[in-house]
Amino acid sequence: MKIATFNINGIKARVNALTDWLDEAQPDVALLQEIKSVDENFPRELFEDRGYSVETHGQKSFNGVAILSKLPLEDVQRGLPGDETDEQARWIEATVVGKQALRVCGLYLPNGNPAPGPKFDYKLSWMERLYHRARELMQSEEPALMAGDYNIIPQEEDAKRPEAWREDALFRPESRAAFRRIVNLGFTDAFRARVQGPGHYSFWDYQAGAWNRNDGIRIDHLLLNPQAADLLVDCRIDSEIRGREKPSDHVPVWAEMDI
DNA sequence: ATGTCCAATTTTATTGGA
Repeated sequence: MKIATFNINGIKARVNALTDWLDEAQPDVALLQEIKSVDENFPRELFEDRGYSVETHGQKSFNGVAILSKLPLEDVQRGLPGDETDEQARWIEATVVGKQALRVCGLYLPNGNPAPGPKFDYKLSWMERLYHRARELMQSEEPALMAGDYNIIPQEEDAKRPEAWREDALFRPESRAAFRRIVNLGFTDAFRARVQGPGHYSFWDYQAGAWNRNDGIRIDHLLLNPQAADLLVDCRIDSEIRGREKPSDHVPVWAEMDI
């Protein structure tokens, strides 16, 4: 099973880029972030015509997450538990039913800039809630993964110019420590389990020719609990599509799972 | 500090978010 995460930066603007990539990469499951659409306006037929089940958790203008799956989805949950007053659509999870069940969680973690400030506080409190959900997935002992745009640069090797991100909410010590606290529960960063070394990025800013200079950062991650990590076969970044027409500023990251 | 892009409203121009 091939499972991918992709921050598309707006479904309306990314219909062609997304369908082209789906047709080529043929993921069984795609976790999408920043659909920037309410559920009613999401062009679900485009994906249903390609054999995908579609589950969305959208909102007007910003954020929004979705799951596309060629296998049946069960027990869909929308919204990250822990704060009933949080109205930002950043979390969706479901069970993918294959020969073995896999719980998949799609997330769009808050950017957090400017830091310090209320947006940074929201990022850290959201990560505290994520920690609690992650602990439950660890205790379940069933294969589970959390994938999406974490808006976290884990290490210096995950940025072309780490010094430029030193004060940024994506790289500040508090952000990275909150990320490590979750990983340290026992999750595997699927990409780093398969590929080592610098120069591997999943986001390049639209500005200042970042793509042409390969001035990127790795902020889209798949975290696997131990039962899911047992099934990991490969993990790659489809960086090439960043150079196409009307690209998202992110590219897909996918894992092949023996399931 | 920003050379870009996206969505929505203030709508053929501006603003917020990233």
